[in-house]
Amino acid sequence: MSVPVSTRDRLVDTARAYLDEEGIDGIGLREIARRAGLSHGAPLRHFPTLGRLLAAVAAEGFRDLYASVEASMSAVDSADPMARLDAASFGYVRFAANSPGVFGLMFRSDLCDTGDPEYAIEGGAAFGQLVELVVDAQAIGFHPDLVPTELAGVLWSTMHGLASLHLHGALAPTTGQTDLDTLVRIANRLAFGASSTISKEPT
Amino acid sequence: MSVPVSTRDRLVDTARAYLDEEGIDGIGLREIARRAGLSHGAPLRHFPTLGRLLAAVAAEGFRDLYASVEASMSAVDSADPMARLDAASFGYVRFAANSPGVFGLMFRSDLCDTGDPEYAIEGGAAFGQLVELVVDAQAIGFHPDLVPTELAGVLWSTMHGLASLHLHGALAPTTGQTDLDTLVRIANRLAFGASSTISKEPT
DNA sequence: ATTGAACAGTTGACAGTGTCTACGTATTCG
DNA sequence: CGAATACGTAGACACTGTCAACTGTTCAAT
Repeated sequence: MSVPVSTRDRLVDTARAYLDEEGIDGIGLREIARRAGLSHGAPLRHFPTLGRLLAAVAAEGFRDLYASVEASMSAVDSADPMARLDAASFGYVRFAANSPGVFGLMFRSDLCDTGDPEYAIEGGAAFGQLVELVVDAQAIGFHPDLVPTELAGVLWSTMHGLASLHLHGALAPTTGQTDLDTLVRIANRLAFGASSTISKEPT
Repeated sequence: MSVPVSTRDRLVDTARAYLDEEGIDGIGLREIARRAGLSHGAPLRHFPTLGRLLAAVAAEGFRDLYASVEASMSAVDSADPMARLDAASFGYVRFAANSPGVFGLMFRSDLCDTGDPEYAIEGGAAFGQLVELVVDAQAIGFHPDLVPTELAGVLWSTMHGLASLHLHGALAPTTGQTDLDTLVRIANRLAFGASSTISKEPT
């Protein structure tokens, strides 16, 4: 937000920009330093290791994911839990589709240092957002007998699998030219018979 | 299967053994060569690149995945498509849980050279196995209006997401001590109201 | 005002990587 | 029998993450 960001923040932004432009493949400490106009050892003055730098990027990714889901839900009736759950699904996969680099990074425990507290906190917050939605849905009769976190885990898995396989390219060739939104609609119809009013293009 | 395997096969086996023992993290050309008792350049006589070697390992992984699903299905009534679909789900996630290294590798396009024909063929075969199951299910009234490959893609995504997030460790802390089978049961109940006779430990 | 410690950045080294090339050997085939 | 081809080795190259030493700057305390 602010203009004269610290070097630390600029490193995170640079890494994120790299992910958006080039994908996750060639990312590295020296490459980030190069793009930030610093010497190859400079990042280590702000992060003890590459893994921690990437964990910071991933944590920011979780915040953006949270925001993407929130934005998607703001388009539907806030008093309708099922509509919100449906909208949240689109927010999730759209974040993944729009930011494949960071999304891919967020679940790469070999790259991110998952011991980073910020990483754990932001990841937990994103999941917490979903659990709240699930609790609201259960309150109006959606599988009220299930453990909320377990039900949330299953719904999360579906969207996560859809996003992951789509980015992997596994879905496109096998299911033809099917776009991701269609698959999300099908998934939600299976899970809770959603009619999916969402089909236009926010966030 | 045969005893005096070729060096090429031994390299694949060595790589696979490494994945099973050490996970995906430290794998590399030189490490594989070391474990196989060869010089660091030897693998390149059989594979043009590390990516191709790993693609061969992944292709074998797809064959094993196929077999795991087949084995799981052999325990239920072969004339009941929904029971077979239910069983197939367990075969999928159990393969992932039992072989986290290869499973992780199979969907890492930055490591596997996805241009390898064998990789594409075996991956396609595994998906084809699922599509057949879906077609059978649709024939007895399970969402017969949907495109088979799309429905299959969604069902696949759910199990893939479950397996991926479980291996990532994202499911364990958030959903407490819930084991993977429980989540699969919940997922299948959402998708097709399965009663899941499967709960014991095959494959 | 001066000292001294903390900070931030550079630079060079180290061990490790994937890949390439040149070299040797051995087997096989014309 | 000679030659070609396959296989394995060894060295080099460019690259990586990380560490240690060095330089300059800032800033608080004496």
